[in-house]
Amino acid sequence: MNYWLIKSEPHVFSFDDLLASPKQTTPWDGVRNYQARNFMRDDMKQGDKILYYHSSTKIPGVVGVAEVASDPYPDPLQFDENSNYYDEKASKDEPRWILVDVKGVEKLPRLVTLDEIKSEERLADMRLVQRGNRLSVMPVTKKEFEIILELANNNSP
DNA sequence: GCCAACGTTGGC
DNA sequence: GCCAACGTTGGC
Repeated sequence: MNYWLIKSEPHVFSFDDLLASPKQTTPWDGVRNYQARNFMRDDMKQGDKILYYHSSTKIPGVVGVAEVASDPYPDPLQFDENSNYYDEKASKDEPRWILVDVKGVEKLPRLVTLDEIKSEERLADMRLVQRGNRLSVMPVTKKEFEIILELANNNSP
């Protein structure tokens, strides 16, 4: 099993929004970065665990656990001329953007903040805290995943 | 709202 | 195929 972290801006689509979705599941559409796409297309498997991260908000951090809930398939928005994510160079025969469905599993007992992650020595190698990182879909190690859950179950730092 | 970092685009 | 210009991300 692989482990991942995905970012979402909570004012656009929060973890609570995910939990409120039908079957707590939504297509992870709108990703328009090749590296992020490749992770979804090539490496994600149903049942993989995901850390759900809120970005561009007052206190960024990991709020919940989700999981991969489908095989990879083409992002329908790339074919929708009215969407911001329309891509005129994509076709049904040769789709350019691939996604998976994401299902909300559980909200963490508390937010594990970016500050906290940065100050946790055992998480120093996380991609999230590497300089200049901007990926919205990235792998994490099993160990990193478990440390985040451990922090979430501890009292506030 | 600023701006550093980095990806993408397009002229050559 | 280089690289300057431009756009986007996302913390602060």
